[in-house]
Amino acid sequence: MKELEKNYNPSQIEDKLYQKWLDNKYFHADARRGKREGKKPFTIVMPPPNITGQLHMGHALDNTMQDILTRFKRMQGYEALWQPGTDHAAIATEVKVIDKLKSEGIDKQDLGREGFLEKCWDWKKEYGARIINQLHKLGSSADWERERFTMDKGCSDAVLEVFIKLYEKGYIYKGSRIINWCPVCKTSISDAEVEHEEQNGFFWHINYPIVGEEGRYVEIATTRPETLLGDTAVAVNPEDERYQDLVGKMLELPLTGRQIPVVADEYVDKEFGTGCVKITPAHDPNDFEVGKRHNLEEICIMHDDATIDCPGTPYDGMDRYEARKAMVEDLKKLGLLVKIVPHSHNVGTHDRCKTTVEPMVKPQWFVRMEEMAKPAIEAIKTGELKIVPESFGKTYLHWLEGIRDWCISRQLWWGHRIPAYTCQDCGEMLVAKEMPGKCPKCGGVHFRQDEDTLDTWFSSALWPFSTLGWPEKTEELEYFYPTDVLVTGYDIIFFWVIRMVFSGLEQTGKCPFHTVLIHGLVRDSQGRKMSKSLGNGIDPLEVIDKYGADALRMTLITGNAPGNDMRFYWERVENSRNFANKVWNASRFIMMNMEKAPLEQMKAYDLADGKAVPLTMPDKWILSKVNGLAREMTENLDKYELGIALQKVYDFIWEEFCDWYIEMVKPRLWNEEDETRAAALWTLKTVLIQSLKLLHPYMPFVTEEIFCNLQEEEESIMISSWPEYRKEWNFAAEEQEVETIKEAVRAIRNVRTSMNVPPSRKAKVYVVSQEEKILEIFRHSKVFFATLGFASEVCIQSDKNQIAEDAVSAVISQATIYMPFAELVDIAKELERLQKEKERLTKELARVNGMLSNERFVSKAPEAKINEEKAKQEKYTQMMAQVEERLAQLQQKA
RNA sequence: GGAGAUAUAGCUCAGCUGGGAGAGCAUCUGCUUGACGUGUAGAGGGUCGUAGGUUCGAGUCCUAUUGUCUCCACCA
Repeated sequence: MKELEKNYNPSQIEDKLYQKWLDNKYFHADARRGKREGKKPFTIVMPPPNITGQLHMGHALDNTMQDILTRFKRMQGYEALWQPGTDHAAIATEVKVIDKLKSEGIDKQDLGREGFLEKCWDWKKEYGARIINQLHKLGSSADWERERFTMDKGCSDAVLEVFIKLYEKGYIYKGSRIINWCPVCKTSISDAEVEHEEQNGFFWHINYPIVGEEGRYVEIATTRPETLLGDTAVAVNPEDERYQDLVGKMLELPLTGRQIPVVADEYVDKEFGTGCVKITPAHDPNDFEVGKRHNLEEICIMHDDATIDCPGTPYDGMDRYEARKAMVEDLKKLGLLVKIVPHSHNVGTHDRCKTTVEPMVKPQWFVRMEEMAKPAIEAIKTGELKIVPESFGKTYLHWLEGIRDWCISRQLWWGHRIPAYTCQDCGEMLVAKEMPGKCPKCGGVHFRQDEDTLDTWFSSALWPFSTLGWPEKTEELEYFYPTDVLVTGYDIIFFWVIRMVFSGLEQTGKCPFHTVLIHGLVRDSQGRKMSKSLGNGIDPLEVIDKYGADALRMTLITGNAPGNDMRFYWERVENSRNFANKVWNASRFIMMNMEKAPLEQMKAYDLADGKAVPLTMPDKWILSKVNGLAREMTENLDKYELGIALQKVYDFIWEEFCDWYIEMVKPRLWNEEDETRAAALWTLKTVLIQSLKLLHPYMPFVTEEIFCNLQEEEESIMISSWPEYRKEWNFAAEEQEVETIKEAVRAIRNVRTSMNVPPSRKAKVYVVSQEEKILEIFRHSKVFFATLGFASEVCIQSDKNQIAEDAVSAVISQATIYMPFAELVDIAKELERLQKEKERLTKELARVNGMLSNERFVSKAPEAKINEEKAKQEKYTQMMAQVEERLAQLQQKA
């Protein structure tokens, strides 16, 4: 046993231990081994971080939670698999690579598809590894041997398989529909990727002249005047009396010379704006629907980069906002601009680049959602899928019930290319795993593959089973699937969780996990989102560097309930670091004392396993406490209450174990003659080991380091067994007795503090009680009062013989404690203190008496509660009598 | 426009199925006791947003109301 450093120094230890775990393959889960040994599987799939990403606080929280659950289950004897990997992050990566190329003066188009993809793979190689290394720093016990990538062979095969199955089932189709277009990324994006943002804009009121009725106009209001170029109608509500006569008439569309009809459509709100709506089917989702109903032409007026595409007009080639300005000017000149009204409205922006999305009609691939959404809705309703906290189930349902078809094609190169091939001879389209040899329709042999790739989330939706080998029937899939818990932030429910659920149900017939554990965002100390633009992000690696991974992990978990956001404070990291140091020092203390321990005796105790060990009252008490703690922590971890479980082990170690038990035990350790010394050492070591194990999932490094220095039987705490509740360690009576001792000690300390007695001044302590049982407890406990209560001597008696009249006193349940402080005593002060105590007791008694004399309470409350109150009544009555007696005595003297 | 969350000590937050209000930090006062000052012993500080209701009993359940936050939504 080596002596530990005075302070815990994580940086020297963490990398070394992590390497040891890797070398010993402790993180590796094996289906065969699990089956052979009859173990139950426990599986978590890691939300794959983007290969563009750097570890941020969100990852740190997410992965800490997963690591805690995995380590807990592994110790419990499950074959625990934490399946890791990375995501190709189509748009994000493509943008990054393009930027990088630009800085080198290279254009994406010049490279060509193949060349560009090569650059993307280079990126993946470099940066995919970076984030994984950063996850190592956190202590993540994922099975890195199984690390996967959404574009590796297996995952790509799964994508192909699913695409083809869904296409054949009619769930995937290609169609020309209105989609969200990002003019910067130059790709379509799904509804989920559009963020709505309230912006201050204007309503431009414009007159459209009515054909054949000189001087008569229809006034429309628009927030996007430039789309006027694509108008193919103006709509009014069929019920609107104001415009009854207009329906069917033609209007002259300003600036274009085109004529467009007035149509009647329910979609128009009479109350809003002027009641007349310009209809631009190619550039507005509502107008698109209106256009379909009235058979209107769809005129696309924009290029992919959102510049105007209207050859022959002065606006051709202008940016959309430039064109807007120019057109408004021109309308003004024509006298057709009625007014401009400030108006705030929602603008859709691309969540990646924040560019204002342009709705466009384009041929795209879609997944039909109606049928697939149903089982996913059922899963949550029947409880097959649980979301923690439950309230997020509503968010989930609400979204699924209003779901629209999912646009899955992207005009990108980095991603899974859509497996659709068009015959160059007859135009027949085939969906197949590879390029077809011959066209079944015309016999042609020239095919061209669809240029588009799939939405990133199409492949991540398959993650829980594609990583386990699906569609092959692998042993892993059979054993580890469905997985158990999915841990993620609420911001990703729509993108990922829901899509995994319906994909899993559709492809495997099983919900991919039974529980979704949701966490919130880690915000800065002012409650703001951490973001690059604000520059308020805190780098987890910096925290690890300064305070250690354990401290970071603990900080992220303490006081955090599922689904709630939290704020990051450096002070809290400090507190976590202090706790690690506390555990370290408690261990250091124990190990220092064990060096001088009678080894044979300790070994004998170890064999007896606590059954026949001559333990003293406090030994039994702390053993009983740690036993109860094991049960409570297991319960809370099973409920995913990670924060509560951590709070419990923290309180136990710091307060019960360090501040009370260790202090109580010191006199026994210092006295080498003490026959209970070995029992104390055995208890210290045993309880420490139990505590370390319970703490290990949270603070893997410091617990491992101590564990390995403390004992020689086991090589690692992470593969040791999780403490289970044991009946033979339940000592209810001793727990009660120590509570009495603690009450007495606190009373003594209180009195001393209020009298400003320095610890150096020891005092004689008298304990007086009429209860033989109480006296007996104190007789066994004299030794504690020397250290805990600064006692020079403890006298236990059933009367007040020999006690100075002016001794200071404190009343506890069923006993009074006296300390003769002679010259220090101030009777007036003493009276004041007792008076205060009397007031407190009076209040308590009034409450208890009130309850017990309430006939309705007595008749309706559960018996246990009534008995509890009766016991309190007795206790307080008895204490009151003592206080009053003491008061009378002192008043007489004063 | 819908939906959800939240309101508890100066600050940040816990408080599970209703049974005498908790933690960390901050503040104040002690302590060079042989693990730890990254420590230790104590103290002060809360009408648990407001108003009703259910109950023997409500921070906890219900209703309304106010404030804050978030998500969803095609009002041009």
